[in-house]
Amino acid sequence: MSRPPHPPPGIAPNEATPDVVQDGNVPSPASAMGASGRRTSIGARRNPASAAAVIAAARSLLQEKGYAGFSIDEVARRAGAGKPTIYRWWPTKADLFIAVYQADKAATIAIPDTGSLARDLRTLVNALWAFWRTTPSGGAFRALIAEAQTNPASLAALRDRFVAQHMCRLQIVFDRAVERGEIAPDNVEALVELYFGFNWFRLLMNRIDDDPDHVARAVQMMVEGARR
Amino acid sequence: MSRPPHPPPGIAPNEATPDVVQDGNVPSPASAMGASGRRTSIGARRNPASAAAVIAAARSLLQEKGYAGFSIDEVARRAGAGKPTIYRWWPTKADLFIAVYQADKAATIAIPDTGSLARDLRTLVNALWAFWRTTPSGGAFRALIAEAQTNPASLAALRDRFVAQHMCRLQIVFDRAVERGEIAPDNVEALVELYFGFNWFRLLMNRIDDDPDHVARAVQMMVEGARR
Amino acid sequence: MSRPPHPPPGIAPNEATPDVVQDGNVPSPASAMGASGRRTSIGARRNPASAAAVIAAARSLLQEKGYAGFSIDEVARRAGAGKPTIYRWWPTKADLFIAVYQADKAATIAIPDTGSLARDLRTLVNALWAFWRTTPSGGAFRALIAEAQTNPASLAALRDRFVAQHMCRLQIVFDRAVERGEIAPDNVEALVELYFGFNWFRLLMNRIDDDPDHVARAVQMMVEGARR
Amino acid sequence: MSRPPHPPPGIAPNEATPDVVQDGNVPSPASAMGASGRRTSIGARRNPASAAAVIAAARSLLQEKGYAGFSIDEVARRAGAGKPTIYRWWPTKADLFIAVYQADKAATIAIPDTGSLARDLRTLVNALWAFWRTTPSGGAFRALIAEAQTNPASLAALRDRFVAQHMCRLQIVFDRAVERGEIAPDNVEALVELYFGFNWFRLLMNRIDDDPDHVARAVQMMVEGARR
DNA sequence: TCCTAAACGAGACGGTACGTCTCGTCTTAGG
DNA sequence: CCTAAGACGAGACGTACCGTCTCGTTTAGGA
Repeated sequence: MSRPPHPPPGIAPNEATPDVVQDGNVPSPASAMGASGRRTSIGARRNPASAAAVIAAARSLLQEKGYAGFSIDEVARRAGAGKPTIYRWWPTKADLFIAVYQADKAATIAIPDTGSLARDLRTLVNALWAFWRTTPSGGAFRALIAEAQTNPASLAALRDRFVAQHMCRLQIVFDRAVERGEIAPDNVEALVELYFGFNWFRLLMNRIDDDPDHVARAVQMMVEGARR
Repeated sequence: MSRPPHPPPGIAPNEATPDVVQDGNVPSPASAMGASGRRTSIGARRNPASAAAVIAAARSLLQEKGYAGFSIDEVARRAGAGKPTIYRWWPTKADLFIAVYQADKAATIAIPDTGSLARDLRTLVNALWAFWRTTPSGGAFRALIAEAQTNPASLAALRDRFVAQHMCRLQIVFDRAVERGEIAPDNVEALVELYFGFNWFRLLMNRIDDDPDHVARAVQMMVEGARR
Repeated sequence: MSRPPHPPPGIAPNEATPDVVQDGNVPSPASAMGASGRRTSIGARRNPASAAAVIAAARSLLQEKGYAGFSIDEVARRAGAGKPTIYRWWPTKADLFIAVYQADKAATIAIPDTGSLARDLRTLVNALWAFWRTTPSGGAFRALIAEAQTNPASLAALRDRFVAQHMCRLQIVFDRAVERGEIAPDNVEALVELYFGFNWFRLLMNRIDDDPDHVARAVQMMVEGARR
Repeated sequence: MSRPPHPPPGIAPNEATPDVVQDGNVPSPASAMGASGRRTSIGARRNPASAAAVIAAARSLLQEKGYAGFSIDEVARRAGAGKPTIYRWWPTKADLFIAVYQADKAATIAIPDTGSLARDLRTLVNALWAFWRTTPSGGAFRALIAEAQTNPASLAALRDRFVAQHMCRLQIVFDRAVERGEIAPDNVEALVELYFGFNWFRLLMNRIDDDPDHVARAVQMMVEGARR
């Protein structure tokens, strides 16, 4: 009688999406549909080709126009998808941004283990900035942060699904450093915030240019400060 | 022959506005206009009452609805002002946000001089967060950052008119610390970035709750790291 | 990929609209929408209820305020319609005026056949002026002519879609007169212009008052002049 | 205490203006002001240079852009005049259009006296159309008619100050024809309407191209019809 | 010689309409 | 029951123009 739940149970957008595009070679909209040029329903379940086409369109749009030129209408147009299809699976722009961001995660930053926290962090920062610069993910993340300022739900998504997850991945680096005695365990929490803040600040100011010396100095300061 | 520059020389929006509302008691729209209820031109020059009414309307709107519910239309409606009047003096939303932010600057954070960089920074952070929490300025600043992601002009305004200016004000604190030998001069630049990043991260995550211990620890880390 | 044509093929505004409202009793905006008070999409095709509501709103607005007080914004407001809906189907004000004019065509002037050109024309002029006086169509037509002075597209619409069409309907009257030998065939073209000019002049001067004797004299002159 | 009367007594716009520009060579805006490039008050009376500049600007604007692109703002801009100066002397757009029209009157159509009404009218129509085609007056008149549809005051101005005046000048032609026995006196009134209607229709449809044969036929019909 | 009056340019003001864009919802027709 | 398609109401966007107002300047003419 009423509208179906949104999203349908068991197909959480943030879980299903990676399955679609995780394979590394993100399908282009053209390749995602059959030869007819018209992609149609495959029955009462999600069409992976549609999801891929939407993600790919959002990716390219973010890369070309940035957050400013991004709109659901344009994504639907490029993807050859209906808007309800998009809203069904990514009820919020934030969800779509997250999906775009995670579509690049396959080629993502490996957690380094160089035996030195400073070296690890330098490696991470440089890899992260290069990732942001060379993929649509930088734009996606800027968009996600901006979007989070307009919508509490988006903020929650950013905080709980994204930052928290990223923090978990970082945790291993800091745990190793604690074990090596490089930093005090009580400082880890604040160190993480400094680390995030530094990266966000640069991203939001559009200053993620490659500047190894400057990065090295900032990292060195963080590590030194957390020593004891 | 052509249209005059926008804004006219000598009446830079970000400079003239504070004069209007800097006196601490921001006039309400109602009080900003005469008894007639209709505010009109005062000749071929800016009407301070209009400027004040627009700023006040933008302030209250930002406070009530946040960045999401903010629109120039609504500001014009509340201020009893015409939209061209707003665009004349604040060509960009960012300009308006900056004006709103700076309207609270009167009650702003005094640069402390406690003889210790850590104490100075703790004082500053706590004052800044309280400022963000208790005035519309927190919302204004979040809005400004978000807006800067949609518009290169806004980003330039944020970077060149705002962050740069704020950095200048901070410089004195760090200069004193350098003179006292607390930190190495070469570290100042990176330290400023860590400081900004930490505050921005908390603001954008809407976590500027009062947590003196945590703040103290982060500040301590920054200072320690910059020592040598 | 690109935006669809505007308007979509097969739904020419000036053809589809009459079907909606031709039934004589123009539905009011209220009756044009369901009980919910909110009119929404009926799928990927034109909603006749919306079209009817827009026409009705434009009619009443023209009747109340005339061409001066007419605006798309106000039409949208009264019709409870979105502006893009109006622009989608009536890209030009002229299109809307034509639609309003033709909405009254149901009660329109029957082509008379009295056996005498002078009697036919007298009947036509009196019926036309009464039509202009007693329906919003007089205002709509004045508006259309005025609009045509501001916009080449509107002028083309007036000339090609309207005057030409009206001339066709008149042709039959003159053809009969030619067959009866009342007028020379070579004079028909100029006679039509005199006839149109006479009516337009009176309408634009707002002097379509009922004055049968005066009309009779003018008609008589035209017919006499075209005799040989 | 209150605003001065508008316009000041004794300087009716439609009377004073011709005096300024009637001399045939309409001064350009540049020549209308002194060498300084800035035209200022010449005391508590009308500045003819300003009036001339405004008329000239309106003329050229109408010629370049037509009624569509005409605005008081643009006239003021081109004339280097203040908007209140314009509104002071031409309270209505219609007044300004009339002034522009009459600025060309110097080179206006001479009343012919060929001894034949048909020849007189042919001469008049051809001269009028040429006048409309080759000067800004055609545009001015179209604008005046269009403007009259938005404003009863403009309509009154068109009817009482303009059409009536023009009719007076024509009267002499018809009076001569009556004296010659070419037409019946009772037909003059209707004949004038046919004559006006024919010209207006062609002007408003932007079809005042030179077509002597067609004009001759229409004129012949009018004269024949008015014979008796 | 001063003073009052009025026109001048300039341009800001509150409005309002423009035509376009995006939003998120809704309904279809077809697989 | 999903899909592409696209219409829908809503309303913000930034611009143009409207007609009014006040400014400070300039000049003329009466006291």
